[in-house]
Amino acid sequence: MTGIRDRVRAEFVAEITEVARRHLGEHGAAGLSVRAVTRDLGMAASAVYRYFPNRDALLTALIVAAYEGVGTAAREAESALDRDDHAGRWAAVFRAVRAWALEHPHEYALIYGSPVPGYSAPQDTTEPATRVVLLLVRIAADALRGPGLTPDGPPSAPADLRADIEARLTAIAAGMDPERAEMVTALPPETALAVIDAWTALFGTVGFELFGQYDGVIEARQAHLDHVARTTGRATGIPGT
Amino acid sequence: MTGIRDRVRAEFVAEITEVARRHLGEHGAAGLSVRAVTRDLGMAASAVYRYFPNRDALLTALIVAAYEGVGTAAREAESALDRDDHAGRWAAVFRAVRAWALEHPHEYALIYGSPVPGYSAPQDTTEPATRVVLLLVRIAADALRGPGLTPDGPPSAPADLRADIEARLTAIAAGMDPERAEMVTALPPETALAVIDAWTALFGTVGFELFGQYDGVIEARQAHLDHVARTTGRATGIPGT
DNA sequence: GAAAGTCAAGAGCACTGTTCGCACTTAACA
DNA sequence: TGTTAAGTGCGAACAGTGCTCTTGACTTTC
Repeated sequence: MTGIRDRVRAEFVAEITEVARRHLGEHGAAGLSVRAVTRDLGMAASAVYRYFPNRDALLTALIVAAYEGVGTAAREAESALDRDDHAGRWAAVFRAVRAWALEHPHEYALIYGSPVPGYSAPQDTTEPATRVVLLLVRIAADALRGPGLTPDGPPSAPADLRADIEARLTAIAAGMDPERAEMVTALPPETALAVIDAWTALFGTVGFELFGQYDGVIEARQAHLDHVARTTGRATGIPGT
Repeated sequence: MTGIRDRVRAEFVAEITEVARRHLGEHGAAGLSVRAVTRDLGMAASAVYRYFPNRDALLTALIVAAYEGVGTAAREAESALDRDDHAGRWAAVFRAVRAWALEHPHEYALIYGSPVPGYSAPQDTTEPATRVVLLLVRIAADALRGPGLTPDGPPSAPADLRADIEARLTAIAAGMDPERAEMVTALPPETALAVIDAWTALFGTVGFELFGQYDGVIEARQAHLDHVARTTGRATGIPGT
C-alpha cells in the first residue's frame, strides 16, 4: 500500500484546483495562468505538471468541479422541499441555477459559455454535465406518478423528432443503474422533449442575463426567470405551474 | 479633402479585420494573435497599432461584424417570404440563425458565448446585437396587424414583470425612428415577453447544439429547432405555428 | 543499506500583446 | 515651391505566457 503517498498527492491536487478555481473567479478561463497559480502556492511552475499533464487537464478538473457545483446547488434546493411539491421543486431548480450562476459567473461561463478554443471536453465531463437535466427529468417523472399530468399535457411532436427522442431515451437508460433507467424509459417522449426544452430555456435565460444580452431589454430578472419556470413547467405538464 | 488617405486607411482596416476573421474561424477568439494576423499580411506586428489601439478593439470590430452577419442572414431569409406568411417568416429566422451558427461557429461563440475575459462590450456592439430580436418583434407586430392573434394569445404575466416590460418598451422606443417606435409601443407586454422568450429559446437551443450540450441527448437537431420555432411561435400568438 | 521510484526546481524555447524610437512618405499650408 | 506636420511601417525590447527537459534531492521498497 502506497496509501500515504496517494493521500498527500490527492490533497495537493485538491489544493491546486482550489487555488485555480479562485484565480478563475478573478480573471476568467483564458486568464488562468499556471504560473500565477503556482506562485500563489509557493511552488515552481513546472511542479504542477507532476499532477496535471497540461493546462487543459487543469481546466477539465475545474469544469467537472463547476458542473458538480451547479448540480449540487440545484439538488440541495430541490430536495429541501416536499417530494410531492412538484411545482415548487421545479421552480427551486430554476432559482438555484440562477443563484449559483450569479455567484460563480466565470465558472458558469466555463461550462455553459463558448468552449475553450482547442479544448475538447473529455469523457469525465459528460456525466456531471447531465446532473441538472436529470433533476428536471426526475421531477417530471415524479409528477407523472403522482396525481397525473394536466389534462392537455405536452403538445405532440412530429414523428421524426419523436423517434429520435425515443432512441435517445433507451440509449441513455442503457448506461444507468436499473432504478434510474426505469424512470427514464417510463417517460413519454413528449414529456422528455418538454423537459429538454425547459432545460434549454433555463440555461438560455440565465446565460442571456449573465452575458449581457438582456441589458436594456429586461430588468426584472428574477421575476422573468420565475415566469420561464412557470411556462416551461406548464408545457411539461407539471401540475401547479 | 483628405479623401485618398482615409480611403486607403479604411481599406486597410477592412483587410486586417478580414484576415482576423479568417484566423478567428481557425483558432477561436482567445487564439486570435495579432502577430499571426500581421504575419499573414506581410507586415510588422507593431504596424497594426496604427489602425487598432489594441487587441480588444480588433475583437470589437469582429463582434460587430458577427452581429451584422447573423442579423443579415436572418433578415435575408425572412424577407424572401411573403410578408403575410408570418409563420413562415418566424421559422425562417430560426433556421437562418442556426445555419449561420453552424457555418460560423467561432463567430457565434464570440458574440453569444462567454464574454472574452477582461473585455467589456463597448457601445458600438449594442445596436447590432438587437437585430435578430427586432426581426422577431417585427414579425409579431405584423401578425398582430393581420388576421389577429390566436384567440387565447400569450398567457398573462405577473404584474411586476408586466410593468418592467412596459417600461423597457417605452425606453427602447424612445431611441428609435418614429416608424419602428410605433411598432414597439403598440406591442402588448405579453406579446413582447413571448418574443423575448422565443428569442432566448432560439439562441439557447442553437448554443446548446453548438457547444455540445445536446450530444447524446438529442440528435434530430433541425427537427428539434423547427419544433422550438413552432412552440414559441404558438406562445407568441403567431397564426399558423 | 542499496536500488527504484517520485518529486521540485531551474534553465530554456517559442510564443504572446504592447511600447518606443527611428526613418520615411505624403498631404496641407505659407 | 519649400516647409512643416501628420501619418505610416519597422525592428528592438519588455514582461509575460505554456511547456519541456535535465538535474539533483528525497522517499519508499526490497
